[in-house]
Amino acid sequence: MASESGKARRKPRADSLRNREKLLEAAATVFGAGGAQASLEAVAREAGVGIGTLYRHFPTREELFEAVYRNEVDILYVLAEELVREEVEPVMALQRWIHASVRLFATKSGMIGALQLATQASAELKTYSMDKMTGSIDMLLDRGVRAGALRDDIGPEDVLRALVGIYYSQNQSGGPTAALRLIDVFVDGLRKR
Amino acid sequence: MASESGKARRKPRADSLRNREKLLEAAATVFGAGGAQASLEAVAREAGVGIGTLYRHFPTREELFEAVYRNEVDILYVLAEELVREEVEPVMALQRWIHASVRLFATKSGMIGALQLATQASAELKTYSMDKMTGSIDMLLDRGVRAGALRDDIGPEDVLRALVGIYYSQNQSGGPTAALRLIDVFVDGLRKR
DNA sequence: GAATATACGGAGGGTGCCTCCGTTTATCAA
DNA sequence: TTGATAAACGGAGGCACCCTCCGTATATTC
Repeated sequence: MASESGKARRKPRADSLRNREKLLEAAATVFGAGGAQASLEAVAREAGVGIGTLYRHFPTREELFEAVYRNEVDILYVLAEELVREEVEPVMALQRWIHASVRLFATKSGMIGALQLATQASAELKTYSMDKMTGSIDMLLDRGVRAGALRDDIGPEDVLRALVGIYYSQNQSGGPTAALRLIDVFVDGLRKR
Repeated sequence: MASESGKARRKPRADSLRNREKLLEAAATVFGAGGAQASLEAVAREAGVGIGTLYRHFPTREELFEAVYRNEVDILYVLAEELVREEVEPVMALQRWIHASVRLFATKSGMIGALQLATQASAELKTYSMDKMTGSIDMLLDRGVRAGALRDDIGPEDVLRALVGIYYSQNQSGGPTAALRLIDVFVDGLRKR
């Protein structure tokens, strides 16, 4: 099979890939700290690349947002895979994953507004993140059920819904610790009696 | 009684008052067209004053928003007084006032986001606008009731609530004309049978 | 008709946006 | 290896905006 439609071309340059990565990381940091309207030049500085490079990779602010968001979601997916591969005890694995996801999004609270805009803008992005998130949860949940540690009448969508609820509650009152405590209660409720 | 607390001072300069007025008007136009993050320099230009003058009158963007909002509310109040003074037929007066208020806020749709921020920021502003709006409506409603043209079991707060509902519906679908049609239906429902 | 408190305007220094293009570099083929 | 060259880099540059500061102008007051 051809590598791609049309003429097979050079493979992408390594530095380009590296810079893209650096930019995503920097953007997560900067937007997390400074909110969604933080300076793109600050992102480029943080990444240690020129502003031109940032614009070549992400022509608009929105595209950068989107990419960051996708990246976060991917990170969570990879984390789920790791937890499974390393055979962490199922309930603890689930708990850890949920903690990580709450923390990840909470840290970057400044991005939430932008994310909502982004997800409204692109249905594709919405389903992408939905799939990745439920996929991650499913992986962990399934393992717990098969091990007899978790109840089998709760689907990944349910867990995700609960998660989202906790994101929001967190934004309002009590701070991150309160949310994490709620998580623990919730996860405990998922145990098989 | 003393004119103000402490030492009685000069009366405010006429040019200052004029400029303040010009700025409010310009801000309403510019924010209405360009959204809440429109340039303050554009506002100053539109008003035909220096940028320094704008900042002297409204040290922050938020203060300008607030003032514009207060101004709009005041305008509606004055309109209500006029309609009463000019002895416009009660039901028509009410209808006209509501139309004007919908149009006023609809035109400045870009400001809505900012307004929500502003009203959340200051409880005082919220009660101020509440009072002025219900006051205006009360004036018109009362007249209609006394003339036997309007039912007497609907309070100004109810009308305001309906109004807000229509603001929102308008933002979503159908555009301003749809909203105005709903208004007519609503006002018609207020007639005494 | 001064005196003076007030207000005005806009230059100036800083930041951010985005584009453009000369320079550098990774990849590929010989 | 070693060019050749497609691809990517970086940052200067032009423009807009933010906000402050202060010399100049003017409305009030006596």
